[in-house]
Amino acid sequence: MTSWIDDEAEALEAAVAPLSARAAAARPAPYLDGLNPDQRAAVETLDGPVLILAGAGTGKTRALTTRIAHLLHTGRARPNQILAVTFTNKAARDMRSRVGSLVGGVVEGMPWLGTFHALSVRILRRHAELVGLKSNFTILDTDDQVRLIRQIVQAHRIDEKRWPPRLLAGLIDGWKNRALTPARVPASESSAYDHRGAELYAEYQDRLRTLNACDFGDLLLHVLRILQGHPDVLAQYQRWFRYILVDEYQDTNVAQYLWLRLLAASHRNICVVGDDDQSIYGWRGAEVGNILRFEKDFPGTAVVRLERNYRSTAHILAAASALIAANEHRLGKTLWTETPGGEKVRLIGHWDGEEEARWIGEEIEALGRGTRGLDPVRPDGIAILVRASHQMRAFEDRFLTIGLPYRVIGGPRFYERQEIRDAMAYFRVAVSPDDGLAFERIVNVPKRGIGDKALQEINRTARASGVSLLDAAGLLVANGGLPPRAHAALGQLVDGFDRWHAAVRDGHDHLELAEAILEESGYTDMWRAEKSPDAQGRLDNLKELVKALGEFENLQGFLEHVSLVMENETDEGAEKVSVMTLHAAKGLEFPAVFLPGWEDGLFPSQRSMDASGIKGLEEERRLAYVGITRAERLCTVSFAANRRVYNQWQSQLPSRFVDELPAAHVEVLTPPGLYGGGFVAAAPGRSTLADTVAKADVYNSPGWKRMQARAGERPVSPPREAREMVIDATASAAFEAGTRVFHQKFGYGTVADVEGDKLAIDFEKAGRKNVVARFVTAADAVPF
DNA sequence: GTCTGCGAGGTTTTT
DNA sequence: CCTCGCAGAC
Repeated sequence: MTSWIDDEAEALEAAVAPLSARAAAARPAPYLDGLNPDQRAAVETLDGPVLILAGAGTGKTRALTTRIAHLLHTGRARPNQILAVTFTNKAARDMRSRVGSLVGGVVEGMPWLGTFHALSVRILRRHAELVGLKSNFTILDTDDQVRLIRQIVQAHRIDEKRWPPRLLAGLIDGWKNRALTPARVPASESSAYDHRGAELYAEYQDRLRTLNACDFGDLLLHVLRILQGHPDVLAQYQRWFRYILVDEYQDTNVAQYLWLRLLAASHRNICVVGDDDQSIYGWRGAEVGNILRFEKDFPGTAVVRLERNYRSTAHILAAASALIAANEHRLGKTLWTETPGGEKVRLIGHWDGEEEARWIGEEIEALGRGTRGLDPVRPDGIAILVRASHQMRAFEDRFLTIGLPYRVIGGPRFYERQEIRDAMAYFRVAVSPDDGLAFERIVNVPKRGIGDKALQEINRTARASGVSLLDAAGLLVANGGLPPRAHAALGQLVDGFDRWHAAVRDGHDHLELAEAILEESGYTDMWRAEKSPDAQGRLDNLKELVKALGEFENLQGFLEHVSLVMENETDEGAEKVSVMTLHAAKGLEFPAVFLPGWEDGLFPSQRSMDASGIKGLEEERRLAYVGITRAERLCTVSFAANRRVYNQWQSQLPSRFVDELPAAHVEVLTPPGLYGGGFVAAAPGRSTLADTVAKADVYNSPGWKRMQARAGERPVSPPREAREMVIDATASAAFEAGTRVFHQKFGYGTVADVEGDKLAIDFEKAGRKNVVARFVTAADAVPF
C-alpha cells in the first residue's frame, strides 16, 4: 500500500541534491516568443513572491504554464520540485497538457501538479498516523457526511426539523474553510443546535477518526496540522517544493491560504495568479482578502499586471469594465485591447421569460446563418449563461421544441447519482470491509427487510464487540437474534461480502468482480424490476460505471480517483449550444454569449444580498463581469418583465446592473427585431438604459405581428397585452398614490407609492407588489 | 418494514 | 408547481 510513497520519497530526496549545471541561460527559449512584455515579466520573475493580476482573457494560463516551462528549461527546478495548485481537476489537466506541449513532452509528469485536495491526499497518506488515521483512510462525499451528521444529531435528541443535518454540515464546512477546529469555533456562531454546534462538530471529528475517514475539509486541515505540529516534516516539504504556483488565487479560503503560507515560508518562491474581479465563490468560503492582502503577507512581492485582453472586442471590454467599476474594494486594473470596436453589447427587454427564450432561440439560428455582418457562429461557439440553474429549463423547453442541439453543463453529476453511489458503496465495502458508512448505505438496498431495528442491532453489536458493522452483522447471523427474514437476507449479504473481499484480495479481474457484485447482490435486479421511466437510464449508468472501471488497475485506484474527481463526462466537440450557470462559465470563452434574466432579485440574487448585503451585491456584480467577459464578439443581455416563479407570475424590474452598463457601448434592441420604431418619447430627465429599453415600442411593430403569425403553434403574448403596455408607458407619469389600476397578471389594485416609474401597488388578489408603471393601466382604461 | 399522503421549501457548487 | 422528506397507516 505504501510502496509508491517510499519510492517517491526517495526520488524527491535525490532531487534535492544540487542540480547539474545544465546550461540555463545559454539555450534558446522558443516558448517565450510571442509573449507581451507583461506576460514575459510574469514568466521571468522567478525568485521571491510574485503576484500576477490577470484580468479576464489576458493569457493567464499561458503565463502560468510558460512560467513552469521556464523553471524547467532554466534548470531552476526539476518537474517534481514544482508545486502547482489549481482548484479543479479540469484546470489541473489543462495545465498539465499545456506544459507538456510547451516543453515538447520531454518532461515526465509533474507529480505535484493538482488540486489542493488531491495534493493534500498525497501528503496525508504519507503521514496519516500523525493525525490519528491509517494511511488507507477513506474520503467521504457529502452524502456520507450528512448521514453521519444526522446520526449524531439524532443521538443528541435534537429536533431534526428545526436543525437539519444538512445545515450543520454546511456550518462545519464553513468552519473548516476557515481552519477552525471545534475548540476555536467562536461562541457567537455556535448558538445553533441549542448552543451545541461546536460540541457536535467535535463529536463528528471523533466519529470520523474512528471510521478512519476524512471529509473534504479535513484533507486540508489534517495536512495543516501536520505541517504546523511537525517542523521536521514541514522542512522536508519546504525543501522539496522549490517553487510554488497557485492558479485562481482569489478563490482560496483561509485553510488553503495557511497551507500555502507554511509551504512557502522558507524560500518564499510563491507565485499566485488571480483576478479579484472574478472572485465569485465567497459563499463557499473563498476569501478575496487573500489576494487583496498578498503583498502585505509577502513583503517584497513583485506585482505583474496582465491587462491586455486578447479575447473580446473593445465594446464588450468597455461594458464589462464600466460595470465592475461600481465595486469598491478592488485592486483595480485597466483592461485594453487592440481588437477594434465590433458589435456593441446588445440589450433587450421581453414581456416574459418564455418570450426571452424564444427570441434567443431565433437569434441563435440567425447567428448560425451569419447575421449583422458577423461571420456565422456555430452552435458550439454560443453559450447561454444564467444565474440560477432553474432558469435553464425555459431554454431547454424551447430548444427541444425548435430542435436546436444544446447541452447543459453542470447538471447532476454522474458520480452523484443515486445508483452510482449505491454501486460505489458496494465496491467500497468489498475493498474495505471496515467502511461502515458504505455498509449502512446499501445494507437494505435493494430492500432486504433490514430496517431501522435490525440496523440498530448491528450497530449495538459492533460497538459492544468493537468490530466493524460488517463483522457485527456476521456475528449476529452466527448467533441468531434477528427475525427470520432479516436473518436470511443479512446472512446472504455477509457471505457475499466475504466472497467479494476475498476476490479483491486475490487480485481478481476487477471488471468481472464489479459486475458480479452488482448482480449477486441483487442490485441490478432491483432496477430491472423497477417500472419507473428512468430505471433503464440507471441501468445504463451502471454499465457506464463498470466501463469507467476499465481505465483503472483495480477497484482501490478507481475509488480513490472518484472520491476526488466528481466531474461529469463532457461531450466536447459536439455541435451544441452550451447552457450553464455563470459560475460554471468561469475560465471559458465563446464567440457569442447570451446573458438572460437580468432582473433585480434574480440577478443580482435577492438571497445573496439578504445574506451578505453590499458584499453579496458586489459578488453578484463580479458574476455579471465574468459573464460579459466570456464573450469574444457578441454579448447579449436580456431581461423579462414577467417571470413565472413556482408557477406564479411575478413582475420583474430590470436589474440594477442593466443601468450600470455604459450607454455608449450598448445597443438597445427592439424585440423581436425588425423595424418597429420606438415611438414612446423618453421621459425628460431620465435616460437610464432600462428606461430606453422599456420605451422601445416592441409590440406594435409589423415585425411583431409577423412573428406571431409565424409562431403559429402556440399563442404568444396576446397583442392586446402588448398594446396596453405601450399605452401605459406613455401614461406612466400620470400615476399617483390612490389611483386604481389594472395589471395583466395581478388584476386590480391601488397605487400605494410612486418612485419614478416604479410603483408600489396593493393588488386586491396578489397583495403588495412593486411594478414598473408601464405594465399597469389606469383601471378605467381597460377595454372590457 | 414498507407504502402512501401531507407539508415545507425551493441560489450559486468544487473537492 | 413539483420535489423531497417525514409521519402515520397497512
